[in-house]
Amino acid sequence: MADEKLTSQKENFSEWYNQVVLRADLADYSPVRGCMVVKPYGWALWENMQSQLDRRFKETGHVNAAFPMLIPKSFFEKEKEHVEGFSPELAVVTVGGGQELDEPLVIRPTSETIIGHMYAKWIKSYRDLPVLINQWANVVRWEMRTRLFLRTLEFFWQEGHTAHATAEEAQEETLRMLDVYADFAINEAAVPVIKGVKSESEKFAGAVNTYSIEAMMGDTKALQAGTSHNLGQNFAKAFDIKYLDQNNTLQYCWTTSWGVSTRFVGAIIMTHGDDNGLILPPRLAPYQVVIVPIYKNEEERSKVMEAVESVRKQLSGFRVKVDDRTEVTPGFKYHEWELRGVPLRLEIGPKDVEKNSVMAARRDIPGRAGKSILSQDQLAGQVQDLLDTIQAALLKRATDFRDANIHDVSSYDELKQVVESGWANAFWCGCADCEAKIKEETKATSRCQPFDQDRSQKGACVVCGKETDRRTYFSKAY
RNA sequence: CGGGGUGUAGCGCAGUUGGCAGCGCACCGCGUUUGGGACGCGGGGGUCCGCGGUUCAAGUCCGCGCACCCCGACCA
Repeated sequence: MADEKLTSQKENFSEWYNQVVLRADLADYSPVRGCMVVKPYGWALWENMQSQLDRRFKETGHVNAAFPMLIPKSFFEKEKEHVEGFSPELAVVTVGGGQELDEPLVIRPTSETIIGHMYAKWIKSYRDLPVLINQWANVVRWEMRTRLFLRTLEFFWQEGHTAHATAEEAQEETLRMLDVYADFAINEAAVPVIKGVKSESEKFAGAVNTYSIEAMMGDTKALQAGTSHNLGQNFAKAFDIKYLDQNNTLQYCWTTSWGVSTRFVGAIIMTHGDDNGLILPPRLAPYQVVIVPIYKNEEERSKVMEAVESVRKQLSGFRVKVDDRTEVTPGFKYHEWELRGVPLRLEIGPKDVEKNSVMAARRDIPGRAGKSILSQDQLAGQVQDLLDTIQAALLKRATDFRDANIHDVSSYDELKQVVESGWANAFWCGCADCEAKIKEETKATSRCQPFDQDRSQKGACVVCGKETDRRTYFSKAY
């Protein structure tokens, strides 16, 4: 596997990305164009992400359920914007059991329609509200161009779907889940994200408002890492989701939906990775620690392996891999586990047995500078400290990189220049024409209008000059 | 769907004028190695993308398909 140098990020970021995904053994191409096989190492990473997200969903009152993958095609014709948004990318089943179907079935691209249909059946009274359901599922969207994890025909995600009695509650829920995503991204994945509102043209098909967390990748392009939609009463009206309020009056519900997908794996790869490969944040890494034993002969081997065993026992509270392969040398293992992003490597050889020590190597600091000698006594505490340090260092590095590549711009020329290698923070009037012009001429799109901004300042829209108090990020994006 | 490219061993590729299908890595066996990508010897593995044609003879020439990759429009 790991027999050659990786293409460097500087040379060709996108080639670097592809090579890392394949060589780190996260995923592989499938026989079907645009689909991917998530391999055990990649899936283990996803499972850790899932459990951190799922814990947060439960803590905020949500429960999991499973809705079917096949949805009657007619459901996609009920909400006008939703139809327009999704019809070009639907996969449709027309034959079942050798018979032409009376009504074609769509393989879900997202589940607002089928869930809306069921909610209409389940919700009768204000006492039934709110309904707070999440599902972990796979969905299919017939994309033109695909890339492993970032955009595949089939992908895995969670989609939360909630129904509320009031507009205020739905809005609160929408923002609560955006906060959950940001908290996960920052504190688990060490991916600094910016929360904000999507523009009219970038919002979800059928939503009143779409909010997102936006992340900056290592090549300064943006990646939408999670979204939360306030659907207003659009789907409630299309699917007849109604309840009787305290005054015995029939009301439409207010609904939301929100999702994070396996795309986030791509965000982790492109936020932290370097020219030696993947760097995984300790809190999500499938293996937090890899132990590489070193010995020359049978006598050394038995002593070293004894120490390795005792270290492994001390570290039972961590996700540890002991690489006891005999067919490859320690140096080979160092390179391989660096490529695969394990945050901390412990080397144990004859010298360590003698001195009751282990050599620790941090993945985030290459070479000698990242190495330190630990005592075998009270190792768990030292390892925990190192992992915490690495987690914090990754977040800081990514945050510094992001901030260094976001520039306030005050003119259109400046914006054009900035989006070639970073994000532009610009006053924008919010109109579709100005946005379209930027996209047309620079290939940069509006990412979000960040919550965190000083609205007392006014300025001129970088395109048309109209006065506004709103700044928006523009950049090239995945 | 437009533009470009590629299909030969698991992967990366070479294959001249049409004349026994090869190389590197990976894999298997044995031995020596092992603190930053080890080495020697031996070995296994092929529908040359598919179909049709030309020819004594096709990986190679001709025709028609198909698939995948890259660049655009579309998207989480």
